[in-house]
Amino acid sequence: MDGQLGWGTLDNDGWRKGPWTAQEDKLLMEHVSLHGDGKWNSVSKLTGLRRNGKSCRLRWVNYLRPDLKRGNITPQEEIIIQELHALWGNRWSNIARSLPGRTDNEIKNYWRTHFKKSKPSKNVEQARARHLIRQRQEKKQGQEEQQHLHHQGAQQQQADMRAPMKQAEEAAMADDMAEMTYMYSVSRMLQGGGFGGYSSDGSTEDGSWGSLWNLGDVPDHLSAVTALYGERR
DNA sequence: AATAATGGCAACCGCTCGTAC
DNA sequence: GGTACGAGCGGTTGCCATTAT
Repeated sequence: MDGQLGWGTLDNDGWRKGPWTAQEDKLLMEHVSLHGDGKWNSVSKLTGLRRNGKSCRLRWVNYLRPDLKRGNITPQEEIIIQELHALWGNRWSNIARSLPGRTDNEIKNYWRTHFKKSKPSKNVEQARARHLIRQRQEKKQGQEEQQHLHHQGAQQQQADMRAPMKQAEEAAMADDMAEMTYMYSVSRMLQGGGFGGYSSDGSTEDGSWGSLWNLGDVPDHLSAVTALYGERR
């Protein structure tokens, strides 16, 4: 990477780079316990730590945070990762939010080492295609409803507003999808052995993701997970 | 036993986005 | 409206440990 710099040395601005020492970890943890996380660029001033803000943030988020879950990715988590990746692609931070205690970096590394080499399975491709089709249908439906609701005289105004509204719709839709996917995954876990029928590429043994991606099924699971989902928030 | 290849993970980089001024 | 800055994100790199030859 920084070839000539090597690890554990100072860069041109005097910042330390490379692996963190126990002493540095201690300083950073003390800083966060006193001032909270955020304002990472002030860490060096307040603690004397010769690390830049980005480095401090990364160390905290990926390694020092007390709520981190250490240890191997479980099969359940693996399934969730696969499903959410099929849905969102490389949106690691989004995926990480559905896996409490796991970091985006951890998930990203896991994906790269475990799944990247193999081509996306046909099932994953199908799942993604179904999702995109449905998303497009819903978007179209939403736009039609808006057109119906608005008076003709407001059409010009509406055209002006369309871009930001579209963004808001997409954001809301993404949130909904996140919730549905998370709840569905949890519901399958709660069913116990619900993952047993899944092969390593995340598809079912009979080769279909069928019900998972038939989102019409999702509401059937909602009541089963509502309580747990509520606690999560 | 020595060396090469591979896997896993921590850390850095460049970019984008949001916000304050 | 433009700019600067902080924070966050995804991609990439490098080191170390393990496994294969």
